[in-house]
Amino acid sequence: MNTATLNRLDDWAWEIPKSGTMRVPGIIFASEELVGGMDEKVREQMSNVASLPGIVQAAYAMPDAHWGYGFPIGGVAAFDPQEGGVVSAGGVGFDISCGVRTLLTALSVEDIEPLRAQLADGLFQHVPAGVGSTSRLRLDERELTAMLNGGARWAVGAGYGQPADLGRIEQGGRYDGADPAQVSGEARHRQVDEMGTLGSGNHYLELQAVTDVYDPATADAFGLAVGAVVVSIHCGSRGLGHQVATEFARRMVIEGPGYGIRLADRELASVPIDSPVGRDYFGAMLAAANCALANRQILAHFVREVFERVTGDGNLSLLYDVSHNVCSLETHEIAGRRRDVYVHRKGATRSLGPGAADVPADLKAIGQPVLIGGSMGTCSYILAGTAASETRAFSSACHGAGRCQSRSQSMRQNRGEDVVERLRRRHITIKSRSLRGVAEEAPTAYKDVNAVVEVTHAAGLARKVARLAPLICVKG
DNA sequence: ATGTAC
Repeated sequence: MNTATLNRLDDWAWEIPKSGTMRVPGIIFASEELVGGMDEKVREQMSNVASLPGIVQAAYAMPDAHWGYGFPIGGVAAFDPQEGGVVSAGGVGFDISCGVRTLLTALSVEDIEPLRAQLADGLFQHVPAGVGSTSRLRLDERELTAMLNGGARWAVGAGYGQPADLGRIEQGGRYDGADPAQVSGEARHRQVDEMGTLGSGNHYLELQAVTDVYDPATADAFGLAVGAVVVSIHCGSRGLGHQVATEFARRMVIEGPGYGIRLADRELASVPIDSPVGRDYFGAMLAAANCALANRQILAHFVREVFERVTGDGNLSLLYDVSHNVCSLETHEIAGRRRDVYVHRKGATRSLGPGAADVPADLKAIGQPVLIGGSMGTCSYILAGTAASETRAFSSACHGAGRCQSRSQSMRQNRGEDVVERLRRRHITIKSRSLRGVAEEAPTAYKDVNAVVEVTHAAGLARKVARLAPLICVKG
């Protein structure tokens, strides 16, 4: 992106000034290098989002932003229903409630070494991964509805994990307001045999070592210490969420113009929050979000089963589970007035500071754990939410490294075998059924996650707590 | 992201 046309607000924030149809400015949190590396499409998409009815304050982009379907990935946008605000399927994305959860183990890096092959093979065999992967679970209609209403709470009730897990999941493990009746038969059908599957693309299951601690007191409260091993799961709502997004994106294109919504790009696909289709989408989207929470809960149970068998200890406690593709109704102070707005975070993680209502009770004084997943073979980070993020970007932070190359570009540049070999030499074990998938997800296809996190920290969106390096990575 | 296109 050409920085000459942006207003530099401070070291870490750049403004796309209001022009043309834009109702609010765009604000990009980035270093000069990161913003310079962003495609002009990001600016175009942010300007389009800033032109949508009812948008408040600004359209935001996190330092990992890159262009996506309609809205940029790494984007945050809030809309006020009292000012004709909209919801958009493209503003949440196709993988509804895709997110990360991190579990703590009692093991150190040294403990893992003799068990490395057994754990890698055990996880690879026990956790279904890949395109079209299916589970040994089969849900009937009644169970599917209960799952869509109950999220991770349903999963715990069905025997996957413990009640204590729920306190460490966003929204207590269940999004309120889900409307399973708005999830089509087709979407349900796709999920009948996909509960407890990892999926493909950038989704993964990783064993990671804590390599650095930046804030010892917070790391201690989170249960993190240098040399400890954790398990992170990155995945979403699989076929069901994708089907919900597909159907509503289509419906919004058809019904949006009836509400006087004119789009610069049909992928912006928006309808008023206060319309039948807007309410249907919001209810269906939250049901899909519950599906993702239940899915990650079941996957964690599978991980615990493997740890129990291989190490004799399956008691992994949950640090946190947070989505980075979701729209939620939240109260924010905007221009001195508290307003209820619908915040779309697409490739952006919520980042609640100390004292916020949804921070787990035992972490209330510290802030919400913010889980940042790196790309395959690179580091991940644990951060903590800040009070400053509330005023800067509706309590939001980045979500990962962010792509800098398309899948096809990455596939042309990399052979899957070479990527696996390169990582093996760095003592990182990759288990995948798809060498093509590995080539598409090669580290070279992503920005430098360290640089993204540095900006996130320096801009006050979240603060660094610990860094994680991959040991074993199970890919879809 | 996705039974990897309508």
